[in-house]
Amino acid sequence: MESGWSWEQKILIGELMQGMELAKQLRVHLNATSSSTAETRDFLVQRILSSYEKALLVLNWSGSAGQTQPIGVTATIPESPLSINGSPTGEDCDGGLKDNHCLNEAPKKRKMMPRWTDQVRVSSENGLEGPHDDGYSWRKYGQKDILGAKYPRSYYRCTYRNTQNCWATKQVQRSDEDPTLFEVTYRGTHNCGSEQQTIPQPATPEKDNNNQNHIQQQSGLRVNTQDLDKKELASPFTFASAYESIKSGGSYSPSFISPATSEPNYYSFPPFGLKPLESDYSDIISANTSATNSPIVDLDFPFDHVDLDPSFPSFFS
DNA sequence: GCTATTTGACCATA
DNA sequence: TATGGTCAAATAGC
Repeated sequence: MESGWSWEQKILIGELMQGMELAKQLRVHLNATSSSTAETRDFLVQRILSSYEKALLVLNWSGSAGQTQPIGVTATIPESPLSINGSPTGEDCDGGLKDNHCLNEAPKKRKMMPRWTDQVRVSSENGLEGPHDDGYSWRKYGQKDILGAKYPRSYYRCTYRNTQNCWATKQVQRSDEDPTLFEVTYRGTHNCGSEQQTIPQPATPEKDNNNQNHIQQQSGLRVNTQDLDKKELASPFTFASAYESIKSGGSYSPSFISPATSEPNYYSFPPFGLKPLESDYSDIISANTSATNSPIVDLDFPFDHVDLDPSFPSFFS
């Protein structure tokens, strides 16, 4: 599996380089005395740790590459890079345990699903709470009290599950320690392209204070991710947002791009060896960077420094 | 009437 | 057997 290893190499290199760059930034921030950078420092530390953790996990996973079973991994990385390519054994059957066309795959379907977790911090200073809009249209189908968890876990599936056979799902769990922190676990990948269709739906916050999937960050809601490593891809949604922002004369602050390298990492970082499906990217990225005015730390840099690949639009079209 | 959410029940998994 | 995940009927909102 040569191409697979190539992806791993890219991920590894990217993660390690990013860790180094983040460390450099951290050093700069450590020299700063302003208390306003405390959050930034903390964020950088988290990202550095996340980058190296991911690199290690990639190494670990590469040892298992070629196997048909997903490795036993933590919840922060996808469980099965091997089943994500829209194959019939992948998300197409996820959740469809009772669907006839999926019964043959039923026993291992859940484990075969690619899965990864975002941690999204949302401050409620504007009276809004709940997780971000990740660019997709989700429909809540369940809520469950989880043992040992203070807050219930909410279950969402793609709105277009029936119409477009899109089996992507996500779970939203509010952190016990930090109620402003939401852990969003994604399963499966979108094949509905709904991120293009449903982005700015008005929020209905009164319906579900724990989980609002259509809160618009543009309205001033601050969203920081604690786990950007998995989102350091150029998602269609993100780039589209950035592009629109640039077009409108603004700048863009894509935290997923190393400011030192000034290179968009849209060539790499599929979630751990995942084929770079556009749905994967948007699923991951949009979890934190769907806003064009993302306030994430001090990684701002003019987006016009980024050489957008001329083929970029077709990248996700 | 249509669509989304809530919630109890059922099923799968460890 | 306990727990998590999903289903589907009931309900609410537009």
